[in-house]
Amino acid sequence: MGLKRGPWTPEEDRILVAHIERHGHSNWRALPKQAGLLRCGKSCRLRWINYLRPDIKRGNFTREEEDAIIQLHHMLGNRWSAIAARLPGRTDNEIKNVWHTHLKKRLEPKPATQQAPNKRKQPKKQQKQPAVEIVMLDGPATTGPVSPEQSLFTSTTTTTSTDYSAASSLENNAADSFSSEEDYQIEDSFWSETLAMAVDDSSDSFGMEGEGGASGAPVPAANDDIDFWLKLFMQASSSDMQNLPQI
DNA sequence: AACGGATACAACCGCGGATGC
DNA sequence: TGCATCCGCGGTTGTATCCGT
Repeated sequence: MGLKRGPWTPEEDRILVAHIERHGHSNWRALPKQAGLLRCGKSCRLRWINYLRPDIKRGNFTREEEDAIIQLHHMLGNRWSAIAARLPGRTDNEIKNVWHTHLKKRLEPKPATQQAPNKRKQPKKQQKQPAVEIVMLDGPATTGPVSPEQSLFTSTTTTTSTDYSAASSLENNAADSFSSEEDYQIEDSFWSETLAMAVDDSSDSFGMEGEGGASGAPVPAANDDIDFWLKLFMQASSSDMQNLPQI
């Protein structure tokens, strides 16, 4: 089809950003043709959403964000877009990558033999920056303002950590008191007690006959309502989460 | 210095749902 | 109702880079 694939060039980034600033992205399929890009609409959409959007938060994840991902993944499973919706500035792709490269390993049980030390002591490289600096003419029109709900998990975030060394330092310090995977384990009683709280709440009427989430916990069968899980998590935060180590 | 394994992350692929005709 | 098209999501792959030997 004559379409280009592979890594995006700075020039392509510039063209895409300029076009979206001017015309928006109402039709991804037609966009590359209109913009004069030899890319498919899907590729343009992915590039914009995961890398070029002005409200993307670059830099490595803070400890708070990682903890939020762990909790949300526990509740939502591999629904990366739903998790990303709760972490403003983070994309589903980014969260997915972090999960597979960092967090999943952290939660995996230790083998009987002594775990091999992490060979890599320093981050592999500095975070790449977008090839073009994006200054939207009229604000982040594509995603809108961050709702209070969305900002839930970053309300306590103290660093934005574009400075890798500072973030690494923060992580190392936190890891000193929060390093073992046992710290992240949620006891079995967590779900029974937490779900009991949710059911007791007379204002809700969620069905609870789901067939189990990522950890075997029940999930809403039909509604699958994110708000349910948010509420559940908030309730849990005020009770069982107190048992988790303080950061 | 060269090599190979490990790691991180951008990008692609395929599928399913939503929508319009 | 059936079909075509588009979009978004999650899984997977490709590749650059780092690190130890």
